[in-house]
Amino acid sequence: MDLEKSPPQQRRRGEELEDALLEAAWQELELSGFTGLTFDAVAERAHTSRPVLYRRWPDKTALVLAAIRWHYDRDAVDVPDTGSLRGDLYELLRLASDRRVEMVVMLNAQFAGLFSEMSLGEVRERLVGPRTVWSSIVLTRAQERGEIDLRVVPERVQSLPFDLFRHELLMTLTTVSDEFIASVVDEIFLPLVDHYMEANGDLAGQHTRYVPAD
Amino acid sequence: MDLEKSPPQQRRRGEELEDALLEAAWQELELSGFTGLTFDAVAERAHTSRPVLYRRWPDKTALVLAAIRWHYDRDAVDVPDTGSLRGDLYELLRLASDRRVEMVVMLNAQFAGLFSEMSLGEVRERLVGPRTVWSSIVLTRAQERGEIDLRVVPERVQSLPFDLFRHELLMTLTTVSDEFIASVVDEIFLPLVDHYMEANGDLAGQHTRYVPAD
DNA sequence: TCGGTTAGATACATTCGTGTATCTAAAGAC
DNA sequence: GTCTTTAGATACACGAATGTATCTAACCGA
Repeated sequence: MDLEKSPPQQRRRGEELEDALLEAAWQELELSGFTGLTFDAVAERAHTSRPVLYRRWPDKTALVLAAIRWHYDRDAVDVPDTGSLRGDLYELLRLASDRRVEMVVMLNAQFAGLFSEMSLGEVRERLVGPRTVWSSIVLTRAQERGEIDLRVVPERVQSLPFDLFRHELLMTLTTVSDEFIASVVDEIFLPLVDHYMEANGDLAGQHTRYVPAD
Repeated sequence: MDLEKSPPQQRRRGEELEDALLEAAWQELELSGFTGLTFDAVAERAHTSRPVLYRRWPDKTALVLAAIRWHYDRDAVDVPDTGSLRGDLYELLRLASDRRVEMVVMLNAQFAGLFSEMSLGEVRERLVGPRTVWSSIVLTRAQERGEIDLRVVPERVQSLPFDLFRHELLMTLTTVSDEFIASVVDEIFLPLVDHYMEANGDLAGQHTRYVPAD
């Protein structure tokens, strides 16, 4: 046999090709990080050659930026709606744990110096943006149910679950455990919410019932 | 003038030389990060040549590891003792903000793939170790003063100030503001401490007096 | 003062990624 | 069916960094 692999003999064009290129670039990002990514590797993964890439993106940062934006654009999550703030947060954080690669890629790019090309604002936007949106949906629903009053709970407290989640992810670079999620929600976040609700004379202690009795 | 710079005509040896090399390596780490660091640049910064470096460290990761360990070994901080938990935390976090470069270097190295050479455990040790020690000194003192009972305050709460600090640093890569420190200590940490102290019937609300009246 | 060690300078081969140029043949428009 | 576009293959020049080899002279101990 000297026909090791039959040539596909089919050429992709337009959007189909471009999607394949960007998907390959994203996968390389996951695998090798920003610094490790090369045009060579991306081309090979996409079963094409470097010139095809260079015709579209002049250099690595342009390619990576395009790949990131492309990936985030098809990032649609339906935010869980379990009927309680606590349940929603549990689900949301588990969901974020499954999607942790995205965040690792962004953090990696951030450190590799992408932020010198991309505006620091945009990096931050991609980094915290989606999670902040998810979080605010959940919090708004909870407010409608009367579980929380966003006017009395400080912003830093509101963003706390995902801030701690992001930190944990950075420290371990692997799946975030259920134990961690439980601790953040029940030992830290909900007690604080109650603290601020009580201080305002509202619905005192409605969450603290979830704190493990020890 | 063709004597642009007079040759030092003095050769360093032993520890003096080695310190200069590692100091140069650390500075390059701060400046260019793990990926950007080159033997060339380190040699030039140390006013010597590459072979001098190669005689000691076979490759970049070895050099960087040595530089990190060397730097951390001379990392001595006297932990503030202001007489109150709140005061100590404020000082400690400001102090950590001044020393933020160290942490950025470690985070950078972590992402650049140093963790494949260094054990993940050691990375984490260097990353969170020193701050955890500082923090526990402050907490222990506070316990001796009766301000906190470390048996009733969950560990995740105890480590919260520096966890949030680390996260903030990662997100901004610049100085951590006093506003942030105040928010973490007064809006998040101390209320939680009070919450757990109250639940235990101890010294109720002794910290909450610090929460801004709004 | 002599002699072994090694700092520091210089040169070199090598490797790896970049970015461009050139050619062919497949895809799609008319 | 013809024509224009461009995917995909291949080759090349270039630069940057690596790691080694070689030489000299400064250093330090005996």
